[in-house]
Amino acid sequence: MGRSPCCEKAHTNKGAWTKEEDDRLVAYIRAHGEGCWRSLPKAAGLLRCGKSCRLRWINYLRPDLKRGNFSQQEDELIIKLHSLLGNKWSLIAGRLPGRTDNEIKNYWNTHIRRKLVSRGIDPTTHRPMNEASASQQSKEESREKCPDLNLDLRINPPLQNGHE
DNA sequence: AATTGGACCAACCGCCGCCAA
DNA sequence: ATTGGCGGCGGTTGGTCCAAT
Repeated sequence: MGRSPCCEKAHTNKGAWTKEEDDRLVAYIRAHGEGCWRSLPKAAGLLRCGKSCRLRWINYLRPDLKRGNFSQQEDELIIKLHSLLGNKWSLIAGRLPGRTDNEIKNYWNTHIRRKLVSRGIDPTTHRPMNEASASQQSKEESREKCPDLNLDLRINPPLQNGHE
C-alpha cells in the first residue's frame, strides 16, 4: 500500500485559484505567518490541500516576488548556475532574489534551452553539441571559468517580512 | 473569420529526505 | 532501529493565449 494522501481529496478544490481563495490565503499568512501547511487550509477556510496552498503562496502570492521578464544578467546567471548545478532549480532560485524555482524551471524549458540549442550548445552538458561527452570535466572547468560566482551554497533563515 | 499549432505558465503528481514518535 | 507524516523538490500536464495559415 502506498502512503496515504496528504489531504482529503474528495473535499478539496483543484485547478486555478480564484481571487477569493488568494485573498483568504494571503490574509491568513499575513496574520499567522507560514506555519503548518497541512493544517493551514482548514484554519484559513480553504478547500485546498496544504501542498496546493504552499505552492500558490511560494510561486505566486509571496510579496517579495519580482515577476516580469528576466533580465539579461539573470539569463546569464541561470545558464552559469545550471552548468554548475544541473536541474537543481531550488538552489538556482536561491541565487536569484524574487524568482521561484518553478518560474526558473519554466523559463529554462521554454526560453534558455532553445537558445542554447540554437547556439549549438547542449543544454544538459553546456558543451558544443558535437562533444557530448566529458560532462563531469565541464563542471570543473566552468567552476574555474566563473570565479565571480559565490558557490558557497548555504541555507538562510526565511526572510522576516514582518508579515504585516 | 475560422482553424490550428506552438509557446507559455500555473498547478498537480509522485518521489525523496528529514525528523519525531 | 523503525516507521509514518510532512515539507520540499523536480518532472510533467493541461489550459490559455496568440500568431500563422
